[in-house]
Amino acid sequence: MKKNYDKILNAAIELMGKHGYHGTSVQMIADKIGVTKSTIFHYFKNKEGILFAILEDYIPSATKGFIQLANDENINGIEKLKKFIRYHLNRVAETGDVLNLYLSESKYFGEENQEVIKKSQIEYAGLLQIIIRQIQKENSHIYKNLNPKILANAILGMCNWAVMWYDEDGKLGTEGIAKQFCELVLGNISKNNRFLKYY
Amino acid sequence: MKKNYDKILNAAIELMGKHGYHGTSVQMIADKIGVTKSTIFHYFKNKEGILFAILEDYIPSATKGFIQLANDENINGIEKLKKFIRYHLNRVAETGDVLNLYLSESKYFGEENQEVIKKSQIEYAGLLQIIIRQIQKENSHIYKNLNPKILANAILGMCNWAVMWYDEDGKLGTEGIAKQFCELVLGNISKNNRFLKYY
Amino acid sequence: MKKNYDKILNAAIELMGKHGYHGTSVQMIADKIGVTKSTIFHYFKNKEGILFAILEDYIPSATKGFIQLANDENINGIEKLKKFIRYHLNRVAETGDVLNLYLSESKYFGEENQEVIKKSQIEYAGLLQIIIRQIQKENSHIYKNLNPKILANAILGMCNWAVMWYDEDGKLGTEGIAKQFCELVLGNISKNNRFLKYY
Amino acid sequence: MKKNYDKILNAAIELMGKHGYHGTSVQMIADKIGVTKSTIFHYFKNKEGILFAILEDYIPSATKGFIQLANDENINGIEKLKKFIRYHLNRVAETGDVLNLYLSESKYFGEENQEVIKKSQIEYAGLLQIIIRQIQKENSHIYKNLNPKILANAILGMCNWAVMWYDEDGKLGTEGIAKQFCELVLGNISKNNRFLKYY
DNA sequence: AATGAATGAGGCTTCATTCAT
DNA sequence: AATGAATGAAGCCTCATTCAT
Repeated sequence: MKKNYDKILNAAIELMGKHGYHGTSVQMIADKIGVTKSTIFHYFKNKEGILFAILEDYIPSATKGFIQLANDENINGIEKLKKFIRYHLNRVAETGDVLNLYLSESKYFGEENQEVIKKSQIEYAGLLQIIIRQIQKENSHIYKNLNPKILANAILGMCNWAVMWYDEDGKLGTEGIAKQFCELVLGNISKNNRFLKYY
Repeated sequence: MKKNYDKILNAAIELMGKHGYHGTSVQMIADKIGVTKSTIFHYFKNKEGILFAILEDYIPSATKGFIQLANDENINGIEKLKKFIRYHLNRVAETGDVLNLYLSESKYFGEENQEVIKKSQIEYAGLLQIIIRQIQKENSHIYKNLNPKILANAILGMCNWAVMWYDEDGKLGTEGIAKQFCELVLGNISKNNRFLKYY
Repeated sequence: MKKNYDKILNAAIELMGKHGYHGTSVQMIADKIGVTKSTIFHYFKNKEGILFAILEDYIPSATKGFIQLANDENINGIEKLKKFIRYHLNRVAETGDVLNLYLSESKYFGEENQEVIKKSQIEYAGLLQIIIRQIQKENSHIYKNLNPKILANAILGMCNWAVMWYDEDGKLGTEGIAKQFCELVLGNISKNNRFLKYY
Repeated sequence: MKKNYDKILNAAIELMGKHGYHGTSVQMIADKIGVTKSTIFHYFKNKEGILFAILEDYIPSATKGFIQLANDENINGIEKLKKFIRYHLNRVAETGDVLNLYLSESKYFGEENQEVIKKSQIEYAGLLQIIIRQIQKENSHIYKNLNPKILANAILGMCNWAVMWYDEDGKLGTEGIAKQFCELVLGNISKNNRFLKYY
């Protein structure tokens, strides 16, 4: 069931990922899966509806695991941040196309849909802020006097940006990149635990 | 002279900044400055040509000051990085619209123009890599074993991303944000040099 | 039984009355009564079929009472005309929506259906002509030398036109309007017969 | 100049007159005059814009002469009414197509345009009411106790309706029909002037 | 009796672009 | 330098309708 519905979404992800939202016509999607335009409008109210469905599907899958992590009481903040970076970078690598749509094309949405997207972005960033605050609480000298909101945005930007340059075939996998990112934002802290002894 | 030419560019920057490249029709630009579409095509071969002219104008202005900085032999790497972050964030704040176009809409360019954009991006990132290498050389323990290319991308991403959330009316100006960014990626280093003594 | 059939017709009357035939899609009708488009085509061959069914239902109900009136040998022509005007105006007020469809949208019908409508219109006007002729016979000076066909059309137009301006909430009900119409076309005749004495 | 503009309007009048607004596609208009659809949208914002332009052109031409008549102080009311009927019926005969559009298709207009149409209709009917009031003033027994508004609508309806049945090739021209209408609504009054002597 | 899937045809509209002036 | 006319191509979307279930 809903076989065509899914086909449409998949084709749209691929095409819009490659050519952008505006670079992808409904016709192109229809052609790609061998149906008529009409079929697409049978399932979706709009061209915008297609993209929105993609993102609606994508958002919770992005947030789900992360909510758990942010609220897990058995992990310290630093570990959480490291996990977050690894986790997020993996998503960037795996679902870069969708992320790209999520980030750059949702500005063309109508008000209502745009609201949904913005809320989800704020929620996501909020979870990262929680982690950063935890770090600040647990380690009196780390990120001292720094604004969690800005830090969260900084780290998110760093990771999201990978969409622009990450090369699947590059030497470093996401793990490698994640490690480097962690060291960048956590200093040598992450190498050994000597840090924790001092403070 | 070239009065209309400039008017067109300015209108295009504003409109495309607000509505995106595809959300801005040639007609809209014409209306904004009170000429006809035809006039626009008198000055530009293409709609693409308008955007390209904007970016062509923007790119060197971005790189210019930075080349000097990267090659200035009288400043140490850490200071250079700090300056770069301040400098770049300022640009983001001031010319966010154009930056946005530069980053997200150039994918619709034809091959030739796209090449130009990509080259400029690589050049820009390259300059940042030079700085990072200088830091590594000057401070044996900072960014040790870290890949300059990845670090450069990380820092660029961090800054560019501000386009998405920077609020002109927010409490922190770009200076404030820059400081926080610096502390994030340079640790306590930036406050004083005690950091180096401990580790 | 035929529950849905009737629901469809009623919904169609209301919607088409409000938005016109072309302004009403099959989907709208389906939505209004909570079924699918398919259900509608289960009951009707065509969209045109829906409208035609409405009119087919409406026409005889309009003519029925009137045939009797026209042929009633116990009433004089003037009284008949007065009754007709009252009767017809009432219909206009009560079933204005359908009348509107009947009058203005049947032009979109296929030939066959259009024929049916036209015939009914001619029949209806014919009945009114009979009444007018009776008046002429009974009162040598009224409508003297006037063409019954044209008079019938004039009176019909006067009444049908009310569809365009009749206001349910207006002060004058249909009775009041009918009286005024009668005086207009029957002069003082209708009040008493003094008229005939003078001229 | 504006040659195509006029061609479009003329073609639209003819086509919409025959097939109705909805039965006439922009393509049909374009084909009829041998231009492309684009050309039509070069001159008109909308399909609605075409019809509106037609009516906008038609309305004043309808009201113009009539305003003069209504306010002419040298003609008595009865003569004015007779002139109006003749004048209006002529218009119906000559510009039936446009009148039809004016009357039945303007309901599909957007709010703004609809407003314009309604106002013009009210203005037109208002002029007729003025005449009727003049008649009432000048002849104490004619149309006594009758509501000018309703009378005006009645007469207008009678005339407008002719659009539905008037046959260019019929025996009676508009003059003939007008005469009959006048006798219908003015009784024998119009035949000779004895009437005026008595009252 | 009722539905969901799928479609074909066509409709309106936008838009960048060309060309003669 | 600037414009108005005209267009071709394409885009999104609507809609009535068919068919298998």
